[in-house]
Amino acid sequence: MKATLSQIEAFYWITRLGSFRAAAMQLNLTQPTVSLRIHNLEESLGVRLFKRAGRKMRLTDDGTTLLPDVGSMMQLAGQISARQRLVDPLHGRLRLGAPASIALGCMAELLGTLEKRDARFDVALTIEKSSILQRRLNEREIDVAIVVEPDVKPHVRVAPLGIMKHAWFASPRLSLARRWIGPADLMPHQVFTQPEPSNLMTLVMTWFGSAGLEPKRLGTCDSISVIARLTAAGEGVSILSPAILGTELCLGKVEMLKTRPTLVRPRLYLAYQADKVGHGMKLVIQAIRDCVIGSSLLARR
Amino acid sequence: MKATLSQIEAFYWITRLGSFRAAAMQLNLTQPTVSLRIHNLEESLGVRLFKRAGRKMRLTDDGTTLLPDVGSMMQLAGQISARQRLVDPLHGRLRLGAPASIALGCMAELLGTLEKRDARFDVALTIEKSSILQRRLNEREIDVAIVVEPDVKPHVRVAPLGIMKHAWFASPRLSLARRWIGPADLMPHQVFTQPEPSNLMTLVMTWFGSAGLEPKRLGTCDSISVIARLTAAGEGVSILSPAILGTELCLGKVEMLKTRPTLVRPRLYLAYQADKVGHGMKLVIQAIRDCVIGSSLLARR
DNA sequence: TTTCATATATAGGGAAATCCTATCATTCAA
DNA sequence: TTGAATGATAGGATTTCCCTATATATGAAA
Repeated sequence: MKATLSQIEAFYWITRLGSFRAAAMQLNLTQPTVSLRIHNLEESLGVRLFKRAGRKMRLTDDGTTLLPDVGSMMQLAGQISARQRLVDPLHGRLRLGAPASIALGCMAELLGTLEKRDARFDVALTIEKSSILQRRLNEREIDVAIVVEPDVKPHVRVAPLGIMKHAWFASPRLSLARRWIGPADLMPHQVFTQPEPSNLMTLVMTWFGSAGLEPKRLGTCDSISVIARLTAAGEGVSILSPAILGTELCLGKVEMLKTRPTLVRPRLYLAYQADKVGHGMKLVIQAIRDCVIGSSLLARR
Repeated sequence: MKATLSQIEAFYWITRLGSFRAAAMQLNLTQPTVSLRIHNLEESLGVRLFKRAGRKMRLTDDGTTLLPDVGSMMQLAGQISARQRLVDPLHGRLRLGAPASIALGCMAELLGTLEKRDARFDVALTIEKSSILQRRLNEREIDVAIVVEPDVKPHVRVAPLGIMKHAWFASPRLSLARRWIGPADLMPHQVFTQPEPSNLMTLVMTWFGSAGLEPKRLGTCDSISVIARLTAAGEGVSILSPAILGTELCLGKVEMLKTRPTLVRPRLYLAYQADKVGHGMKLVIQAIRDCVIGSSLLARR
């Protein structure tokens, strides 16, 4: 077996921080994993590196001998992987925007994915409606954003992500899920959606309009998650993305309605500053793609 | 993703040897694997390191920039893993002994295993009968040997490996495999074994002796593999280890006989110089254990 | 040009390593 | 003696890694 960088890295941090646990924290690993790495390193070098001293570990002579070389190695490794960061326009801070409907469905996963792929940023999140995000992109106040049907200046590049999935949802107490539902069937119910101008409102009005109707009781709320809560509580019906109702759907607190006509399906896009494209941006874009596709935000093509 | 030592190593050897292929050879890998390592390295650094130049690859500017650091890194890695070799009593050369019956069954695998575990030695093989190996161990002319029932000086350490499996074998043309065979049944046949003193001869004589008989036609040959060949050719019957007849058994050129009484089963031991124990020796011992157990030399306990 | 030889890329499946959770063992301090 | 802190170990799930087979691209030879 051969020594690997991750083993050496574990050794380095243990000696710097004084304990296996602390090294594990530093490396975003668990303590057993660090133990294992050291075990394997000792195995491959054929030398014991630590000995127990009370409840701490102390370096053996062989371990101490190794120390300077390990230090140089970590420094070199740092140099090698840090080099491109100097020229990466997106270094340090990532200003990321998304509409609430998207953010609720996949933002947690997205941040986790970036972390896991060692794309560390100080993230500045902007959760706003697409129209506002678009304006802030145009004014270069955001690096990347997920938006619906954008119309942006030339310095902002746009790439399609897919077609969003939406549906009408209602509490099972309203007993609406068993049969096909049309605009006339929802007329007696309180409808919740976001205030104008918003994609959700457009969706609602278009759907009712297709039957020449308008919803009779139309409530608005600018927070998607509050709309979801109200719907689950049986206070009304709403158009939402299934992705943000994962828990409620599993628990049976809301039901997806089978509606006719079908809802218009808005297109989802990725928009980003052209002059910030570099390694960091590519990582972010790929992570967003993976997470959006991995979520249930999109209609299967 | 993070750069790993193996990626850097691949990069290093490509630049030194001028092609992916040559680097793959050097590293005992296949060319696609080297391609993949470079691909991942480029991915994790966010930089292209090679560009096509005709059917060769040429370093990009970014690749060239990386070169000195990679060189230092390889040198450090070499230092770190070479350090313990200076104090390892078993460095460079491994004088290894085994009886032919064992060597035929597992020596090829053993050398492969050592290679795979990065335990590189100039191997000096001694294929001799156990009694001779034992003498050469006592005279410190061999570092490690696999032997049967050893009796050695104190500077040679001994550890049990298991109980050897043996059986009578014959060509199917002799039609001996269908029923239980006793000493009387083999009396009319030519028996091949090794000349005195040898474990095989003892096995043969003990087996016949248990019925108060002696083989009538007893041929001897000091090469186990020749005995195997003669047996497969139908020239006689012999006691052998199934491990060295793998191919012939598969092809149906020899058959294992069901014999009564059961053959005596000799114990197999590992013997090695006590003053050569270090990391290298431990690797060798473990490799021998793994290979002997992995072969069909031993009776299942 | 066509064909062959050389060099790298890609796909996919199987083997091996890696890592995590849960649990245990030891030490030290309250 | 108990509780808190530190490592070790076991088992299982995931991920990575590497190989075979095949495709692509280039240059040389027929």
